[in-house]
Amino acid sequence: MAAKPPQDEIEAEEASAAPPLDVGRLGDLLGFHLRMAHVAIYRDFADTMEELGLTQKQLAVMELVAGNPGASQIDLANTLGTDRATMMALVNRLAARDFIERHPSAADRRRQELHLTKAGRAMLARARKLINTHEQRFIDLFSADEMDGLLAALKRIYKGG
Amino acid sequence: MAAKPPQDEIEAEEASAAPPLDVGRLGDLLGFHLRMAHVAIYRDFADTMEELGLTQKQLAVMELVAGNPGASQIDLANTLGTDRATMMALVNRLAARDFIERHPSAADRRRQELHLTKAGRAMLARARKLINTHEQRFIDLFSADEMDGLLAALKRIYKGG
DNA sequence: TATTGTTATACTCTATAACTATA
DNA sequence: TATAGTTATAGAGTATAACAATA
Repeated sequence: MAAKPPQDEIEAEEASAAPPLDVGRLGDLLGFHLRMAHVAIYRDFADTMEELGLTQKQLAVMELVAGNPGASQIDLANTLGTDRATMMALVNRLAARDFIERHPSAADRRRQELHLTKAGRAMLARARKLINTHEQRFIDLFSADEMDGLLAALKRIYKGG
Repeated sequence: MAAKPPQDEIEAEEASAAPPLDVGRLGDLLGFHLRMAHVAIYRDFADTMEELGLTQKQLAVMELVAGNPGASQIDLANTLGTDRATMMALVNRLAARDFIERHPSAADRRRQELHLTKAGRAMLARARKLINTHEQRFIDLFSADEMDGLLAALKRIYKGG
């Protein structure tokens, strides 16, 4: 329902209801195009995952816990670039839905080791299938070389050259 | 304060305080890298504009109004991909700071034509200077050809093929 | 002292729904 | 009917500050 780009540009289709404004200087800003692209994918993700009720960030947390059993909230926060309080709220939502469990660490009793529950693993499996079709929509826009270049560029931005 | 990536990967630097987790399957997702890159630029933007108190979206609205005097909230919402209520809140904040004025349209009295105030134009001029230095940090990461390719790829994502 | 989890607080963003005025 | 603005509401994300327990 969200992205819904005009796949074929029908010339006969006169001025749509949405008059596109002149983006002016915005068009020169990397941040602007990055934000627009992010929003497009974010919405397609949200639409795709609507039936599961999982956001991009919630899925990221579940994938990280799945791949790093026993990770702490601080570990997740550092990896995803948020702070402790934000991650707390995120994990709380997932714990409330019984997807993630907290277990006190024996080695360091300040830490809570995070693990997926059985329900969490089942949800993740369902999510991965939906994600594949979601990703494919965007993969199809590019050749393999183009996609490699795009991913490399994005990594350079957030890993810092 | 935000992005702060390790510019040089010093081998002697032993395990930092932030243990990076295995991103696992996330690393294969375009949406994940796009989100991380967006967050990095978003934070650098926020840090850069802290003294002015302008967000990416607020600046986008001001640039659009500057380039399209008399545009309505609906026009802005359609261009930036949000809905009326979200744009209403955005414009309210800018109007409360006396950067934007609403004037009823003579042609269609349902519409409010938006214009920058004198203070808004002054703020935009200050913002543009700060944005240039912010953008330059990321432009420097790429060659001209690389940047062209990156922008083209991002546009393809949100304009849809 | 520093770190981890936690709680409280607040602001922003986002979206939906419903209402008013106008077309 | 449809559109533009508006208001109310709610959930999610984000960040800061403070505290307790532990290192």
